[in-house]
Amino acid sequence: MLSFDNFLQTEGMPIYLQIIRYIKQGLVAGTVQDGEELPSRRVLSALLAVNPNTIQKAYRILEEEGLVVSRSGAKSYIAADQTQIHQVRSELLEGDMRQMAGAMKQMGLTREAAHRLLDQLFCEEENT
Amino acid sequence: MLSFDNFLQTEGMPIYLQIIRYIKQGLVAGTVQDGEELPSRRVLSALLAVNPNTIQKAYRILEEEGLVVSRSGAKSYIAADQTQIHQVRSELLEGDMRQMAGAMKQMGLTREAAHRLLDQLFCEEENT
Amino acid sequence: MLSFDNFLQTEGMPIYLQIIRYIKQGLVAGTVQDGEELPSRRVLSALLAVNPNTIQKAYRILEEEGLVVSRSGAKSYIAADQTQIHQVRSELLEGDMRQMAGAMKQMGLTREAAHRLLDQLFCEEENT
Amino acid sequence: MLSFDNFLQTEGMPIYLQIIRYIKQGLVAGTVQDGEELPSRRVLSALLAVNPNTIQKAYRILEEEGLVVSRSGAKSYIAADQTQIHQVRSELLEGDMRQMAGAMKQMGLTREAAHRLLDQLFCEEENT
DNA sequence: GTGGTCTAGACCACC
DNA sequence: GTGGTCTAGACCACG
Repeated sequence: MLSFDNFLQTEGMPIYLQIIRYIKQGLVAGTVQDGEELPSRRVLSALLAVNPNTIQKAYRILEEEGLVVSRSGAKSYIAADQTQIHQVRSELLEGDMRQMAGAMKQMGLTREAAHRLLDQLFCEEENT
Repeated sequence: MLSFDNFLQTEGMPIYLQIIRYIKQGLVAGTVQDGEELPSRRVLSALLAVNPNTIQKAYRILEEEGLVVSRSGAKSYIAADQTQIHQVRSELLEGDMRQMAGAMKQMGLTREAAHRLLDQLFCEEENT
Repeated sequence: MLSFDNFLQTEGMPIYLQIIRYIKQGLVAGTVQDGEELPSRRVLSALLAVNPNTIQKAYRILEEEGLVVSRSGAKSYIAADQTQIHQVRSELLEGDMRQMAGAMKQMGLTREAAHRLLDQLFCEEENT
Repeated sequence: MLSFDNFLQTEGMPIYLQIIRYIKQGLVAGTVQDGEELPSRRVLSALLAVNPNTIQKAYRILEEEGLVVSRSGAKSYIAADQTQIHQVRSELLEGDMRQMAGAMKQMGLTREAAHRLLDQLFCEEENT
């Protein structure tokens, strides 16, 4: 089941893109499985304190990308095979890590310092 | 001098925020010093292939944050003391870095895998 | 209701300022009342053949002056009490009117000629 | 001789247009005659506390409109025959009075009130 | 050349 | 539908 517990808005990024991204991250992590039902627009809208239209937009785009199907009524289901998931994984990791590494390098961190920072960030989260 | 060589646009995030972040990273890295002049609106806009107005917006916000001074007709300069730089450093580490680490964890990436990826990206860049 | 029928652009003066002035004139005239809704950005932009953003700017400034209230997703409304209206009236008479009179005098127009011209223009409009 | 004593900036209108306008008003009023020398860019720039480039721009446009000629060195002279002056007069009066009448009408002033206001404005100026 | 502003068009989030 | 924002391009005033 896809929980939106530690969903956190990224500054500046459109909300619907953040939702798409969050769901994709769940796919990659295996937190959400093929065929699983997505939270209804109404529920998710309440959960994230976001307008239903915005949820709808995210779902629609995911559907256009072939990762989600909408069936009878307003229910949406994950429809992603392993190939797609792998592709999404590359896409996300490529983006995130590259950005992170770029930021670290640009801030003048050595590789060692970068590793230390990474460790620190991972541990911090574990204690949360 | 602040070079924008390895500036890469991130999808979704407003360009002016990315520019602000890039300059802040340079400040933290010490790549750009207090009193140094910033590239002019036109030069930087040509370099990044964005509208001069977008650069203007980034510089204006940095000025409002007290990190840059601009005078009409004259150039724009960095004006940030050590206290401000330290504050910016915290802001960046607290914000961006933590967020990326969170995303990676949410994707189920182990710490070891993250380290491997980081190494890979650092080496990749070194060969460029 | 505020009609923009006889709105005519003045060369050189920024459009958004002209719109602001027009609305203020309506306030002074009592053509538009407190609590009344303003035409939406799109409607007015189509009516005046200008960009919606220009309307937006005018409305935003009026809001900053406390004469209009806007809420995202909802309409914009006039919010001006009598004190504010009186103040606007003074502002308009002191500013625009005096300025035009000054320009006419500077052109060497006698008071009589000015009166004749004024009459002429009032009649002209009446026949339209 | 064209004096810039009661030159007053109109809000929002570009400075170079205001200068053009002021000179045209002088032409219409007869304050400045055909063949008369315009103040040098430097002098006028100091007088109006405006950048010489801006004066230059105004003079250049007046020259393009055929109302001014630049001769040997930086000196500029009025070169406007009666036909041209008459045309400028119409242009200015049309604009100003129409705008003033429009504003008055839009503020709901009756013709009588408009005349009273006009009188008042003319008298006020006389006492200044 | 510099920075500042006005207008334009597209997109976002909300009702 | 509504208002809010981001990007774009042209113009203004200044050095």
